[in-house]
Amino acid sequence: MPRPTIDDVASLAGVSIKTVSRVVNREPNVREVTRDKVEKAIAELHYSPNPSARNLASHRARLIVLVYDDPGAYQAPSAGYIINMQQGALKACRTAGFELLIHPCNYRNRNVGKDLQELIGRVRPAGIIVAAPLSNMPKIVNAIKATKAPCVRLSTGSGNGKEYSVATNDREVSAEMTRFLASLGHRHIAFIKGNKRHKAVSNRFDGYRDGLKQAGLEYSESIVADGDNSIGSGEECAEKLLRRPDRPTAIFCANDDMAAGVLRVATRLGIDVPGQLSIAGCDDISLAQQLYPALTTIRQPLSAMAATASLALVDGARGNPPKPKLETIPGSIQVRESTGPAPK
Amino acid sequence: MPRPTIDDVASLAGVSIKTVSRVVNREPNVREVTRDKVEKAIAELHYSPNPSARNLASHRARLIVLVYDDPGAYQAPSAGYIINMQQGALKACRTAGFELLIHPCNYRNRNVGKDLQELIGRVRPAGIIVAAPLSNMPKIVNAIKATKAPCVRLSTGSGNGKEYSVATNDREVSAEMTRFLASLGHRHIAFIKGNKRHKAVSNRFDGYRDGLKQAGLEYSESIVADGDNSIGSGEECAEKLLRRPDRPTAIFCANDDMAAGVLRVATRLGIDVPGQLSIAGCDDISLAQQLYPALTTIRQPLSAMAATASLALVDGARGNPPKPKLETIPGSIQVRESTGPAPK
DNA sequence: TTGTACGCGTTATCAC
DNA sequence: GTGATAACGCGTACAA
Repeated sequence: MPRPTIDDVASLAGVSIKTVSRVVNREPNVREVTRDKVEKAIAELHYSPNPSARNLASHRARLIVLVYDDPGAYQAPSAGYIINMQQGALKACRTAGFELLIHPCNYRNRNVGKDLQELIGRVRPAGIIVAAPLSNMPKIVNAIKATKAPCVRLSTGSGNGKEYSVATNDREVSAEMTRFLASLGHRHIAFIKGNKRHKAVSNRFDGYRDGLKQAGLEYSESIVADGDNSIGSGEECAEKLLRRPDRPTAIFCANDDMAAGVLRVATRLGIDVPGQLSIAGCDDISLAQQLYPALTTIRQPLSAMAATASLALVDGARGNPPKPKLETIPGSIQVRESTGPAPK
Repeated sequence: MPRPTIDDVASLAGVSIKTVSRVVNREPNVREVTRDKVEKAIAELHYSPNPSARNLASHRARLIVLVYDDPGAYQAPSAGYIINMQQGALKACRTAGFELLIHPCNYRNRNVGKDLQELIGRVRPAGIIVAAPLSNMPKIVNAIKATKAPCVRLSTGSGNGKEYSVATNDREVSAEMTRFLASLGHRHIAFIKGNKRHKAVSNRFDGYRDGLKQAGLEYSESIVADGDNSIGSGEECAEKLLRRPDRPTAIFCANDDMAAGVLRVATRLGIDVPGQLSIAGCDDISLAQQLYPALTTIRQPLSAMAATASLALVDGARGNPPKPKLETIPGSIQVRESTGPAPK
């Protein structure tokens, strides 16, 4: 038995297909009784519209593309980061009846822009979500904008007032984490910076300085190190920092991977965590809980951010484009085992 | 400027649209010269077929659905596991001009079967890939089979000779790992079993026993523990195992998460790894390399498996369904820091 | 408020 | 080998 079509529904309900279409698409100008009749027919036949036919007729697919940096590549965000975003986007898409297409891509590749445009031209998605750090790269962003397809960028670091984008309050919550460390008695709090192309990550450094000031502590460039978001760079920075005569008693890292690197070095050097050294990260990737001791970190609401972005795109496809603004979803501190009172 | 259509190509090449269609779909019965003309026109116009129109007319989408257990749920496989599969499937899909739809689902949910059928009916994918442990659950598998959509199951544990499926040589490579541990001088090699619903995981236990026999070691039920694939269960089993008077000098776990749990307990108990205890896992999820010491494990070729499954589905959509067989892709041992010579 | 008729860009069935 | 022409299932001016 073939799937029921809109015609089947129409004849069963005794109306025209246009009316069915109106009901299905929640358009106005349908009488209550008519709507009920149609909905009953839909239920009876288990009708659901054919997406291909819809797309063909409307020139737009009920589909959202999630673009992010390829985890197979160098310096890529970790798997948990991606899975979280996917989850959020999927959840929002499902309740809206949209599908999610994932599109990891390597920004080091010459053809990323062209590939992206080709994809967009082919599938005609209702919208595109671009994750950090891709969301801050002109090459990527401009290529997408050229297609005129609706696009929401994640964690761009700062809004420009001209478009809708979604971010978290990195700076504020990083300041909060710094104050938290200070409240534990730490006075030498080091910081490991992350990838500079990732603006949201550099916001965390600003937050660190804010927190220092708020806690009445002095900023010292000598206990700030330059990482690149990878575990390896976390190890390198840790070795440098921990070899100093005035060794910091706490290290705050711009992401969890680097914090994991610091933890590795501490374990190797026989430095007790959190007894002699407190470590804090950012992102709350699943690794954070799997380490021993489990990492104190900042939970970035990636899932909620992706869901919010998806929703905005879905609404846009339905004729309600979001107002230009930077939507901020607050992160929160997760205190676990890697932080404790400062040693005497 | 709107996208070129098949009509544009046809008129530019001076042929009918049916001929263009033949060329695009690589059908026979087209003269060499005609084909060239058409291909030139296609190149000149940068033409690419509209997927929605194709799907509508052919009743099938150029799309593959990847179904796996929801990572948000209890006992779920880790993020790295999923990302790996996605990567493999995506790679194969891209070169074939197909898209990948991801569909995490929670098998504990009452409606998984119905939801799956609804999805399949809606998008009409060219095929479906079902990952373990879902691939071994009748509820899921039967629901998909009822739709008649082509389906390839991953890691079903054993082939039934009636269908095409893809797996790895869990048993053989687990035996190899056991022999490897034995070759390091270990004579008390414990094993932590995994989720029983995951057949491929239980194959590893069989491999363990094979390896023991091959190494001339005796099997003892007393140093085998029952885990459930989670980190927590790894910890529980480890505490039991490590408290025994005849403490094992090596613990081989049916997956990496449980091995991570064992490592946590060892660290907590002050047992040196690998000096006093060797630990080995299975799967080579990214966590394995991030731990300290990094985990010796078995690399499961998930990416290659997913790619192979995708390819089979794509071929099937093109009229070349794969022969019924269990396609086996070999795994390999990754020796890292968590294993070493047995203590005296 | 509701319906008619056409178009969307393919594939597929025939006839030539 | 090649080409009209009818589906495919839905959206949408436009008419009623």
